[in-house]
Amino acid sequence: MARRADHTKEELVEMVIVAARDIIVEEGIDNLSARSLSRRIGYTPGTLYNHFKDLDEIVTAVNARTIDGVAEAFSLATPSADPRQMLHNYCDAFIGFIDRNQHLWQALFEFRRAPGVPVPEWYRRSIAALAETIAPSFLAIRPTASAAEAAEAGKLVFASIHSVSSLQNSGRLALLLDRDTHAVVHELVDIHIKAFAQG
Amino acid sequence: MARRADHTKEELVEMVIVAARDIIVEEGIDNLSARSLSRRIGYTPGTLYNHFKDLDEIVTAVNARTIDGVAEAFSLATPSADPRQMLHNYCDAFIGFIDRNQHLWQALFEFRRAPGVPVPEWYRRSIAALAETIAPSFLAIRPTASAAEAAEAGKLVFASIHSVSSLQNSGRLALLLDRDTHAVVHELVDIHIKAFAQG
DNA sequence: CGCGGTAACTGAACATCGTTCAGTTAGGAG
DNA sequence: CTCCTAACTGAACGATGTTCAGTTACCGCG
Repeated sequence: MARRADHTKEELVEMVIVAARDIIVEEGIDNLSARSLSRRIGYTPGTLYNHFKDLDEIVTAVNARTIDGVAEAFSLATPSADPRQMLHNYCDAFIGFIDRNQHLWQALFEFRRAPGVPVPEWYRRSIAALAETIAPSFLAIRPTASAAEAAEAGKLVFASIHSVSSLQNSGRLALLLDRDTHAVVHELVDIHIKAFAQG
Repeated sequence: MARRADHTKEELVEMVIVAARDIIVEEGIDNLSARSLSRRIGYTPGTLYNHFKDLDEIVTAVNARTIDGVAEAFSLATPSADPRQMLHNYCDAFIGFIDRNQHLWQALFEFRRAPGVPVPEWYRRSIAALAETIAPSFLAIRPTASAAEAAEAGKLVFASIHSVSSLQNSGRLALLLDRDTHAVVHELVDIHIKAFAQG
């Protein structure tokens, strides 16, 4: 059978991405395979390669939506007039998202793409945008700082939190710290606030 | 042929670990397989399972030696009477080791062991020992701090540096920061020093 | 010295994996 | 109505980790 009337090309692409996301959410990325994925949407593995270059491309599409989810979580962070409190609220939104979407987060940051394949540019920009969201709070803490300094502080604290979270997610945080992850992350935020306030 | 006179059990186990390490160093952990490993030592894949439970156990043995290497690098850090300078020296020793042993470091911290398999206890202790090496420097910076506070600060800065380094190693640091890794890491150390000095 | 016994090793097999591609079929165009 | 071509299938390829029945060479014992 060919060109099954079941779905258009666009529908099929969407189905693949949704099914891949579902598998990652339910069973983790280790259980995502060309066969499990195609089985779930009622096609055969070969069909996937008709619409995507390879599995990497499919995972990347899922990751794009995960980044959007993080951005949404940031935008839903509890507002506060106190910039220090606001940073902690962003932090809560961030680790809350990671807690709620552990498998997706793992797919986003532990997925090993083939060596030599560069990270897509939109990927970089999306993540940079996240880090920049929190920059204004740093600027409010020390208004004499330059915008660039605040942006760097935002990226650094973002990187720190991300790192601790993925250590936690991969079960390796316990290698270093036996405390509650939330406490550790908020302490990290405090450290960055203290250091930045000092200038 | 059975019980080849070529090597004793101990020799063979050692050969396996050394060969696995060599493959990881030369080609990265992605190119370590039961077949490539056994081929390199002149045996067949089945033999590996006579001496090791699975490949995880072999990689874990390699990782143990990598941790020893980090400890040695720490012990060779340039001494300094100034605790702040000393922390930066530890930092140099650390990132120097990572630079010189990228593939081994990747194997140590990006290796995904099977779900449910706990991290060996000696693994934890070795890494904790590393973090504790730098704790005295923090205590020297603020002598009124408790030993526990200094130990926590040591672990936190260790975790931060490790995280940035492995982001870098996996090619993902560029997602967040476009500066030189060494500069970023030393800035992180400064941030932790500043915050800790303040109390 | 010779004869088991057993530890060590082999090599084929199994179930996976990502990916490719010749072959088939169904839908739209002429 | 017929043909063309896009879409899909399903078998195949070369990998992977792991298992295990079968074979062999050594060691201890008589």
